[in-house]
Amino acid sequence: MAGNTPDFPDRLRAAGLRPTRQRVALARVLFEGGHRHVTAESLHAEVKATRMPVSLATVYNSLNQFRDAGLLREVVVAPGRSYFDTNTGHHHHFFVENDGELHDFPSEKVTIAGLPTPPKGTRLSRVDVIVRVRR
Amino acid sequence: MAGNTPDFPDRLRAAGLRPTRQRVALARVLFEGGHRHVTAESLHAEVKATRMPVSLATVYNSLNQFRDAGLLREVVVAPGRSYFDTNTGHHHHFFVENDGELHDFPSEKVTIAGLPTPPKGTRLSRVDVIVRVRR
DNA sequence: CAAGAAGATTAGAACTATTCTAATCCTTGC
DNA sequence: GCAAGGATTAGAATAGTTCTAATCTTCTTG
Repeated sequence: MAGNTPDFPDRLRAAGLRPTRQRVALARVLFEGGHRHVTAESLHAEVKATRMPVSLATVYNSLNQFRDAGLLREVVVAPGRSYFDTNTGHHHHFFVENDGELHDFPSEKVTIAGLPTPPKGTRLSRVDVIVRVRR
Repeated sequence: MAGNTPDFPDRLRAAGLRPTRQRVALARVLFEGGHRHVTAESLHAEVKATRMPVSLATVYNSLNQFRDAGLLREVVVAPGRSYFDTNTGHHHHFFVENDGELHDFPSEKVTIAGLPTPPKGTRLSRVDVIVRVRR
Protein backbone atom coordinates (compact mmCIF):
# COMPACT_ATOMS: atom_id res chain seq x y z
CA MET A 1 0.00 0.00 0.00
CA ALA A 2 2.83 2.34 0.82
CA GLY A 3 5.71 1.68 -1.54
CA ASN A 4 3.89 2.09 -4.83
CA THR A 5 3.22 5.73 -5.53
CA PRO A 6 -0.08 5.60 -7.30
CA ASP A 7 0.08 7.82 -10.36
CA PHE A 8 -3.58 7.93 -11.24
CA PRO A 9 -3.22 9.50 -14.68
CA ASP A 10 -0.78 6.76 -15.62
CA ARG A 11 -2.97 4.02 -14.21
CA LEU A 12 -5.88 5.33 -16.25
CA ARG A 13 -3.80 5.56 -19.41
CA ALA A 14 -2.58 2.03 -18.82
CA ALA A 15 -6.22 0.96 -18.73
CA GLY A 16 -6.89 2.71 -22.02
CA LEU A 17 -8.76 5.64 -20.50
CA ARG A 18 -7.99 9.32 -20.87
CA PRO A 19 -6.99 10.80 -17.55
CA THR A 20 -9.58 13.54 -17.36
CA ARG A 21 -10.02 15.60 -14.21
CA GLN A 22 -13.15 13.74 -13.27
CA ARG A 23 -11.76 10.28 -13.83
CA VAL A 24 -8.61 11.10 -11.91
CA ALA A 25 -10.66 12.46 -9.01
CA LEU A 26 -12.83 9.34 -9.03
CA ALA A 27 -9.81 7.05 -9.19
CA ARG A 28 -8.21 8.89 -6.30
CA VAL A 29 -11.23 8.39 -4.07
CA LEU A 30 -11.60 4.78 -5.14
CA PHE A 31 -8.05 3.54 -5.11
CA GLU A 32 -5.90 5.59 -2.81
CA GLY A 33 -6.94 3.94 0.43
CA GLY A 34 -7.72 0.29 1.07
CA HIS A 35 -10.33 -1.73 -0.75
CA ARG A 36 -13.81 -0.28 -0.93
CA HIS A 37 -17.40 -0.97 -1.88
CA VAL A 38 -19.24 1.96 -3.39
CA THR A 39 -22.49 2.68 -5.15
CA ALA A 40 -22.80 5.30 -7.87
CA GLU A 41 -24.63 7.60 -5.45
CA SER A 42 -22.16 7.20 -2.61
CA LEU A 43 -19.18 7.79 -4.87
CA HIS A 44 -20.82 10.83 -6.40
CA ALA A 45 -21.35 12.33 -2.96
CA GLU A 46 -17.76 11.61 -1.95
CA VAL A 47 -16.18 13.13 -5.01
CA LYS A 48 -18.35 16.21 -4.90
CA ALA A 49 -17.18 16.68 -1.32
CA THR A 50 -13.64 17.12 -2.68
CA ARG A 51 -14.95 20.15 -4.58
CA MET A 52 -14.39 18.58 -7.96
CA PRO A 53 -17.49 19.12 -10.08
CA VAL A 54 -18.79 15.80 -11.40
CA SER A 55 -22.18 14.84 -12.67
CA LEU A 56 -23.90 11.63 -11.69
CA ALA A 57 -23.91 10.57 -15.34
CA THR A 58 -20.13 10.77 -15.39
CA VAL A 59 -19.93 8.68 -12.25
CA TYR A 60 -22.03 6.00 -13.92
CA ASN A 61 -19.99 6.21 -17.12
CA SER A 62 -16.73 6.00 -15.24
CA LEU A 63 -17.79 3.12 -13.03
CA ASN A 64 -18.83 1.16 -16.09
CA GLN A 65 -15.59 1.98 -17.87
CA PHE A 66 -13.47 1.12 -14.85
CA ARG A 67 -15.33 -2.16 -14.55
CA ASP A 68 -14.89 -2.95 -18.25
CA ALA A 69 -11.20 -2.12 -17.93
CA GLY A 70 -10.85 -4.55 -15.03
CA LEU A 71 -10.20 -1.87 -12.43
CA LEU A 72 -13.43 -2.64 -10.58
CA ARG A 73 -15.74 -5.54 -10.09
CA GLU A 74 -19.50 -5.19 -9.97
CA VAL A 75 -21.48 -7.09 -7.36
CA VAL A 76 -25.26 -7.28 -7.59
CA VAL A 77 -26.78 -8.23 -4.28
CA ALA A 78 -30.42 -7.22 -4.54
CA PRO A 79 -32.73 -5.77 -7.16
CA GLY A 80 -31.61 -2.21 -7.75
CA ARG A 81 -28.61 -2.56 -5.51
CA SER A 82 -25.33 -2.75 -7.31
CA TYR A 83 -21.96 -2.27 -5.65
CA PHE A 84 -18.60 -1.65 -7.22
CA ASP A 85 -15.71 -3.33 -5.49
CA THR A 86 -12.15 -2.07 -5.80
CA ASN A 87 -10.90 -5.53 -4.94
CA THR A 88 -10.69 -7.34 -8.26
CA GLY A 89 -8.82 -10.35 -6.92
CA HIS A 90 -10.40 -13.67 -6.07
CA HIS A 91 -12.65 -13.28 -3.10
CA HIS A 92 -16.26 -13.66 -2.06
CA HIS A 93 -18.83 -11.62 -0.18
CA PHE A 94 -20.92 -11.45 2.94
CA PHE A 95 -24.11 -9.52 2.43
CA VAL A 96 -26.00 -8.36 5.51
CA GLU A 97 -29.57 -8.33 4.24
CA ASN A 98 -31.00 -6.01 6.86
CA ASP A 99 -28.79 -3.01 6.30
CA GLY A 100 -27.36 -3.70 2.87
CA GLU A 101 -23.77 -3.93 4.06
CA LEU A 102 -21.32 -5.84 1.90
CA HIS A 103 -18.06 -7.31 3.21
CA ASP A 104 -15.28 -9.14 1.47
CA PHE A 105 -13.83 -12.35 2.61
CA PRO A 106 -10.80 -13.99 1.05
CA SER A 107 -11.27 -16.99 -1.18
CA GLU A 108 -8.03 -18.62 -0.06
CA LYS A 109 -9.63 -20.99 2.40
CA VAL A 110 -12.79 -21.44 0.37
CA THR A 111 -12.88 -24.37 -1.99
CA ILE A 112 -15.72 -25.19 -4.28
CA ALA A 113 -15.73 -28.69 -5.66
CA GLY A 114 -18.06 -30.47 -8.02
CA LEU A 115 -19.17 -27.57 -10.16
CA PRO A 116 -20.55 -28.85 -13.44
CA THR A 117 -18.86 -27.91 -16.68
CA PRO A 118 -20.31 -24.90 -18.51
CA PRO A 119 -23.01 -25.64 -21.12
CA LYS A 120 -21.80 -26.34 -24.66
CA GLY A 121 -20.59 -23.26 -26.44
CA THR A 122 -19.96 -21.25 -23.31
CA ARG A 123 -16.86 -20.54 -21.31
CA LEU A 124 -16.57 -19.75 -17.64
CA SER A 125 -16.64 -16.08 -16.85
CA ARG A 126 -16.68 -16.00 -13.06
CA VAL A 127 -18.07 -17.78 -10.04
CA ASP A 128 -19.82 -15.52 -7.56
CA VAL A 129 -20.42 -16.68 -4.02
CA ILE A 130 -22.58 -14.48 -1.84
CA VAL A 131 -23.12 -15.54 1.75
CA ARG A 132 -26.32 -13.86 2.88
CA VAL A 133 -26.71 -13.25 6.58
CA ARG A 134 -29.36 -11.58 8.70
CA ARG A 135 -29.19 -9.77 12.02
CA MET B 1 -44.77 -34.52 -10.17
CA ALA B 2 -47.59 -36.88 -11.08
CA GLY B 3 -49.06 -38.41 -7.96
CA ASN B 4 -49.76 -35.29 -5.97
CA THR B 5 -52.84 -33.55 -7.22
CA PRO B 6 -51.95 -29.92 -6.75
CA ASP B 7 -54.86 -28.14 -5.12
CA PHE B 8 -53.72 -24.59 -5.60
CA PRO B 9 -56.28 -22.95 -3.32
CA ASP B 10 -55.19 -25.28 -0.52
CA ARG B 11 -51.52 -24.69 -1.18
CA LEU B 12 -52.08 -20.97 -1.00
CA ARG B 13 -54.10 -21.26 2.20
CA ALA B 14 -51.36 -23.41 3.68
CA ALA B 15 -48.95 -20.60 2.91
CA GLY B 16 -51.18 -18.10 4.69
CA LEU B 17 -52.49 -16.50 1.51
CA ARG B 18 -56.08 -16.10 0.41
CA PRO B 19 -56.77 -18.11 -2.71
CA THR B 20 -58.00 -15.32 -4.93
CA ARG B 21 -58.63 -15.89 -8.63
CA GLN B 22 -55.47 -14.08 -9.57
CA ARG B 23 -53.21 -15.84 -7.11
CA VAL B 24 -54.62 -19.22 -8.08
CA ALA B 25 -54.06 -18.46 -11.76
CA LEU B 26 -50.50 -17.36 -11.05
CA ALA B 27 -49.82 -20.42 -8.92
CA ARG B 28 -51.17 -22.67 -11.64
CA VAL B 29 -48.83 -21.22 -14.24
CA LEU B 30 -45.90 -21.29 -11.86
CA PHE B 31 -46.26 -24.64 -10.19
CA GLU B 32 -48.21 -27.03 -12.34
CA GLY B 33 -45.37 -28.00 -14.68
CA GLY B 34 -41.74 -28.51 -13.83
CA HIS B 35 -39.46 -25.93 -12.25
CA ARG B 36 -39.35 -22.53 -13.84
CA HIS B 37 -37.59 -19.18 -13.87
CA VAL B 38 -39.83 -16.21 -14.52
CA THR B 39 -39.68 -12.46 -14.40
CA ALA B 40 -42.64 -10.33 -13.39
CA GLU B 41 -43.14 -9.30 -17.01
CA SER B 42 -42.93 -12.80 -18.44
CA LEU B 43 -45.32 -14.19 -15.86
CA HIS B 44 -47.74 -11.34 -16.46
CA ALA B 45 -47.78 -12.10 -20.17
CA GLU B 46 -48.30 -15.80 -19.56
CA VAL B 47 -51.19 -15.41 -17.16
CA LYS B 48 -52.93 -12.85 -19.32
CA ALA B 49 -52.73 -15.37 -22.16
CA THR B 50 -54.95 -17.65 -20.09
CA ARG B 51 -57.62 -14.93 -20.25
CA MET B 52 -57.52 -14.27 -16.54
CA PRO B 53 -57.36 -10.51 -16.02
CA VAL B 54 -54.36 -9.62 -13.84
CA SER B 55 -52.55 -6.36 -13.43
CA LEU B 56 -48.79 -6.13 -13.37
CA ALA B 57 -49.00 -4.71 -9.84
CA THR B 58 -50.73 -7.88 -8.69
CA VAL B 59 -48.05 -10.00 -10.32
CA TYR B 60 -45.39 -8.08 -8.39
CA ASN B 61 -47.38 -8.30 -5.17
CA SER B 62 -47.96 -12.00 -5.60
CA LEU B 63 -44.37 -12.80 -6.50
CA ASN B 64 -43.19 -10.99 -3.39
CA GLN B 65 -45.77 -12.74 -1.24
CA PHE B 66 -44.96 -16.15 -2.70
CA ARG B 67 -41.29 -15.51 -2.09
CA ASP B 68 -41.92 -14.37 1.49
CA ALA B 69 -44.03 -17.48 2.04
CA GLY B 70 -41.20 -19.69 0.81
CA LEU B 71 -42.99 -20.78 -2.36
CA LEU B 72 -40.43 -19.04 -4.59
CA ARG B 73 -36.84 -18.00 -4.44
CA GLU B 74 -35.59 -14.75 -5.90
CA VAL B 75 -32.34 -14.70 -7.86
CA VAL B 76 -30.72 -11.41 -8.77
CA VAL B 77 -28.27 -11.84 -11.57
CA ALA B 78 -27.73 -8.34 -12.92
CA PRO B 79 -28.82 -4.82 -12.04
CA GLY B 80 -32.52 -4.62 -12.80
CA ARG B 81 -32.76 -8.30 -13.65
CA SER B 82 -34.50 -10.35 -11.05
CA TYR B 83 -35.77 -13.88 -11.60
CA PHE B 84 -38.16 -15.90 -9.49
CA ASP B 85 -37.36 -19.57 -9.28
CA THR B 86 -39.99 -22.17 -8.45
CA ASN B 87 -37.26 -24.47 -7.22
CA THR B 88 -36.80 -23.58 -3.58
CA GLY B 89 -34.59 -26.54 -2.77
CA HIS B 90 -30.81 -26.39 -2.49
CA HIS B 91 -29.33 -25.71 -5.87
CA HIS B 92 -27.20 -23.20 -7.71
CA HIS B 93 -27.31 -21.32 -10.99
CA PHE B 94 -25.67 -20.92 -14.33
CA PHE B 95 -26.16 -17.49 -15.77
CA VAL B 96 -25.42 -16.94 -19.46
CA GLU B 97 -24.36 -13.33 -19.50
CA ASN B 98 -24.98 -12.68 -23.18
CA ASP B 99 -28.62 -13.57 -23.38
CA GLY B 100 -29.71 -13.42 -19.77
CA GLU B 101 -30.60 -17.10 -19.53
CA LEU B 102 -30.63 -18.71 -16.12
CA HIS B 103 -30.31 -22.45 -15.53
CA ASP B 104 -30.40 -24.51 -12.37
CA PHE B 105 -27.89 -27.05 -11.43
CA PRO B 106 -28.20 -29.36 -8.46
CA SER B 107 -26.11 -28.68 -5.40
CA GLU B 108 -25.71 -32.37 -4.60
CA LYS B 109 -22.28 -32.69 -6.09
CA VAL B 110 -21.19 -29.20 -5.16
CA THR B 111 -19.36 -28.81 -1.91
CA ILE B 112 -18.20 -25.53 -0.49
CA ALA B 113 -15.63 -25.77 2.22
CA GLY B 114 -13.88 -23.16 4.31
CA LEU B 115 -16.58 -20.53 4.46
CA PRO B 116 -15.90 -18.17 7.35
CA THR B 117 -18.41 -17.94 10.16
CA PRO B 118 -20.95 -15.12 9.87
CA PRO B 119 -20.05 -11.82 11.54
CA LYS B 120 -21.04 -11.39 15.20
CA GLY B 121 -24.73 -10.89 15.69
CA THR B 122 -25.74 -12.37 12.35
CA ARG B 123 -27.00 -15.76 11.33
CA LEU B 124 -26.66 -17.45 7.99
CA SER B 125 -29.55 -16.85 5.65
CA ARG B 126 -28.41 -18.49 2.44
CA VAL B 127 -25.39 -19.10 0.24
CA ASP B 128 -25.83 -18.14 -3.39
CA VAL B 129 -23.51 -19.52 -6.01
CA ILE B 130 -23.84 -18.10 -9.49
CA VAL B 131 -21.62 -19.51 -12.19
CA ARG B 132 -21.39 -16.87 -14.88
CA VAL B 133 -20.61 -18.04 -18.39
CA ARG B 134 -20.30 -16.33 -21.72
CA ARG B 135 -20.88 -17.50 -25.27
C1' DC C 1 2.03 26.45 -28.35
C1' DA C 2 -2.05 26.99 -31.57
C1' DA C 3 -5.63 24.54 -33.90
C1' DG C 4 -8.44 20.90 -35.04
C1' DA C 5 -10.31 16.43 -34.10
C1' DA C 6 -11.69 13.06 -31.09
C1' DG C 7 -13.32 12.03 -26.92
C1' DA C 8 -15.45 13.38 -22.32
C1' DT C 9 -18.72 15.89 -19.51
C1' DT C 10 -23.02 17.92 -18.46
C1' DA C 11 -28.02 18.85 -17.28
C1' DG C 12 -31.91 17.12 -17.98
C1' DA C 13 -34.96 14.06 -20.37
C1' DA C 14 -35.99 9.34 -20.94
C1' DC C 15 -36.23 4.71 -19.72
C1' DT C 16 -36.86 0.31 -16.98
C1' DA C 17 -38.13 -2.05 -13.12
C1' DT C 18 -40.70 -1.79 -9.18
C1' DT C 19 -43.71 0.16 -5.55
C1' DC C 20 -47.37 3.14 -3.98
C1' DT C 21 -52.19 5.17 -3.82
C1' DA C 22 -56.88 5.42 -3.40
C1' DA C 23 -60.99 3.61 -5.25
C1' DT C 24 -63.33 -0.59 -6.25
C1' DC C 25 -63.95 -5.47 -5.83
C1' DC C 26 -63.80 -10.18 -3.85
C1' DT C 27 -63.38 -13.66 -0.20
C1' DT C 28 -64.48 -15.04 4.20
C1' DG C 29 -66.86 -15.75 8.60
C1' DC C 30 -71.03 -15.43 10.65
C1' DG D 1 -76.53 -13.40 2.25
C1' DC D 2 -73.91 -9.57 4.28
C1' DA D 3 -70.88 -6.94 6.35
C1' DA D 4 -65.68 -6.31 7.09
C1' DG D 5 -61.29 -6.61 5.84
C1' DG D 6 -58.08 -8.15 2.56
C1' DA D 7 -57.01 -8.05 -2.58
C1' DT D 8 -56.97 -5.96 -7.06
C1' DT D 9 -56.65 -2.29 -10.20
C1' DA D 10 -55.05 1.67 -13.22
C1' DG D 11 -52.25 4.93 -13.07
C1' DA D 12 -49.09 7.90 -10.64
C1' DA D 13 -44.82 7.86 -8.34
C1' DT D 14 -40.20 6.41 -7.29
C1' DA D 15 -35.39 4.59 -7.80
C1' DG D 16 -31.69 3.48 -10.41
C1' DT D 17 -29.55 3.90 -14.65
C1' DT D 18 -28.85 5.27 -19.50
C1' DC D 19 -29.42 8.46 -23.29
C1' DT D 20 -29.15 13.00 -25.85
C1' DA D 21 -27.33 16.95 -27.76
C1' DA D 22 -24.65 20.81 -26.66
C1' DT D 23 -20.43 22.28 -24.61
C1' DC D 24 -15.89 21.65 -22.95
C1' DT D 25 -11.10 18.99 -22.51
C1' DT D 26 -7.51 16.44 -23.87
C1' DC D 27 -4.47 14.89 -27.31
C1' DT D 28 -2.03 15.16 -31.67
C1' DT D 29 0.17 17.48 -35.15
C1' DG D 30 2.78 21.10 -37.09
